[in-house]
Amino acid sequence: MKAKVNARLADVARAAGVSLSTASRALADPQLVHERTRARVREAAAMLGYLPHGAARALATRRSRTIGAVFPPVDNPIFAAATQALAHELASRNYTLLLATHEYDPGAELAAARALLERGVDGLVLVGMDHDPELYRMLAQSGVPYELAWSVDPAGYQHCVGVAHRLASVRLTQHLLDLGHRRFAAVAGRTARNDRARDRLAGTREALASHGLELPAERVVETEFSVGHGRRALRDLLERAPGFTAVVCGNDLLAIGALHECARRGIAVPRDMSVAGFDDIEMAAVATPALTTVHVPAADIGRLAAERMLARLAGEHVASVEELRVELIVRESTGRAPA
Amino acid sequence: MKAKVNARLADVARAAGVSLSTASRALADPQLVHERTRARVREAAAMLGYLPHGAARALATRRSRTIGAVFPPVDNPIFAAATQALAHELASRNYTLLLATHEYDPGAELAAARALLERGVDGLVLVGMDHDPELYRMLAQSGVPYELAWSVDPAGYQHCVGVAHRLASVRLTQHLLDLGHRRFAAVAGRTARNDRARDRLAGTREALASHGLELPAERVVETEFSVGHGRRALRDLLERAPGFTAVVCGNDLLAIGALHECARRGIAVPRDMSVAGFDDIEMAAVATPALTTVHVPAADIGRLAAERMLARLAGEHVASVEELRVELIVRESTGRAPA
DNA sequence: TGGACGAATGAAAGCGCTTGCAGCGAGGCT
DNA sequence: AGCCTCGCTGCAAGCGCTTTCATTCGTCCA
Repeated sequence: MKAKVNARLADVARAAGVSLSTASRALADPQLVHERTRARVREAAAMLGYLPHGAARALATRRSRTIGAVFPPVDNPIFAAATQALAHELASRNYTLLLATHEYDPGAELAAARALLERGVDGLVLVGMDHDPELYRMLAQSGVPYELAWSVDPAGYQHCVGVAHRLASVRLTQHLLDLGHRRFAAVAGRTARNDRARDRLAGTREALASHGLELPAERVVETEFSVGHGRRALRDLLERAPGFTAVVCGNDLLAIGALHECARRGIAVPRDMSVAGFDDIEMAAVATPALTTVHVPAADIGRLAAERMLARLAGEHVASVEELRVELIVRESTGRAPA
Repeated sequence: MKAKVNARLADVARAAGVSLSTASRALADPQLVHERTRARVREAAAMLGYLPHGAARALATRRSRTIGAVFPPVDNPIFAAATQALAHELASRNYTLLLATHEYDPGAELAAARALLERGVDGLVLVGMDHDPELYRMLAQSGVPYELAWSVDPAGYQHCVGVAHRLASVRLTQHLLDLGHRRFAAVAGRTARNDRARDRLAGTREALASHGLELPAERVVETEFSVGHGRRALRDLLERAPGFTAVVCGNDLLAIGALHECARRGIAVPRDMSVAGFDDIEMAAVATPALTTVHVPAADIGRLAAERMLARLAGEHVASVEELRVELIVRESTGRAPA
């Protein structure tokens, strides 16, 4: 099957017996041409199976109708949900999503962002605030608008749509304190290049501090966000520094892993141990026991990132920071501290 | 902050004191220019923070280094895993993923595919074999190579990378038959425009038929792929036509929902009821009880779709159909039929 | 009836890059 | 010494579209 070259606009114009410019206008800005002509052009286009050539259009208009997103691995359910919402919202406005992912590796993130910028995205969605300074430089120079999702900039300087992780974490930890827990452990995500993970851990520390408690180093592990890592982390904690009654996890995946490890060891949750997650992924509600967590509206974040971006591209004014409400979801995995 | 216009290749050329063509070659095909010149061009490009203009390049080369994927909602973990693998693999070869999703709606899929084609993707990845004939027409006319992921074309006509859903489903159902089950129910996905869902259900029917059994209409429900729908489906089945001892679910999300509904009703799994899923998502292993399912290597499918596509673009020969092994994973949610 | 105006169309100049072709020395060969 | 070859570079023609500006023609009003 030979790849026959696609019809160009010039072919459509010829078939319709009009000039190139008229054909272009007939398709792009219909009220500029006479209805009769417009119909002829439409017909010719349909007959030839004409598909506009996006690169040529982008070159001429300096718009690609394409938005880029540089995300952490989208097999994490929260990023999957956000990606889905983002793509869906963009598609409904006739924009398309250019997706790049990175494994929390700043070098890879920079490279991915550069690749998207080179592809001519009209806007860029990034996750969180921690980025390579070179990335910020590149963004500034390119002049491409960007949204930082998930976090909120306390300084209000960056365009963000996200939640207050630290505060939410304070509230969650407070819930455990209220239940009488005093000896805590934490299974955190990697905090190095991740402001969300850092803020969540900081929130826990802050809540504890306000009760004169602290999180000893041997009761904290930082690890990758996955069920398997959560399980392993809890095992390590239990071997290294047992005696805690509550585990605060960096997200629900880690918490579900922790739950599973408890089950394997016959530790009854929440009787012997309370476990808390973060994010409220779909599986949190059906875990056994159902997971106490903080609801983060991941899909809303994705949708709003798209909406805000498109509004900005349309020249509308958009508040630089949009903070979404989070909610403490108390289920069955947390309970009174054992006596 | 005024969006200063980015440096063009002409600016780089001027700064380096060479012609446009030399600058172009220095960056694209370094061995064509003298080392000294190349260094000057590189330096000038770096100094100006030059970012190539993808649309212009695409226009000139008829290549966008962009692959499109039209996926069902990527908040389904298997599509998330595949998307992740796909994006990752593409990025490693300096390609980028243009992602569009649709809610199992053929019209939306067609529109999404058209949008990607207009954006000039070099290749397209679709899911399954059931597509609007108009889509196939468009693909043929555009000459853009495409891969159908998840399914395998028995006719070997289409380029596919996937698994044999029907056979896997036969095997899974056989496992339940071996455990002595004779009264079955099925919570299937929507089969209308979904050959995978259809094949899975057909496989169950086939296995039953080989034992002279069948799946009465009132013991089958078709629904959306989600935990909530799985729960509701099982409830409906239980109310409409109780008495079955095994439920075969269209995927793990549905199965986990079914599991949850059983737990709520105090139906002991697997003592009173066996539940089987499909896909082997991460959560299947940590569900309570752990889910018996069929392992589908979703990430491999994504990765291979990318590899195959890039190989084809490079002119290499690629077997038209690549069938991946599936594996029956027996865990705790299936057991001997109650007496 | 003439002039002004507006609607509809066309001609042509880019958008920023790649690439075929040609030019130009320098060096090797006969 | 003359010719050819070869490595390097530059010129210029597109790639397929949008958009400005000019042109034409019909209409309306004075």
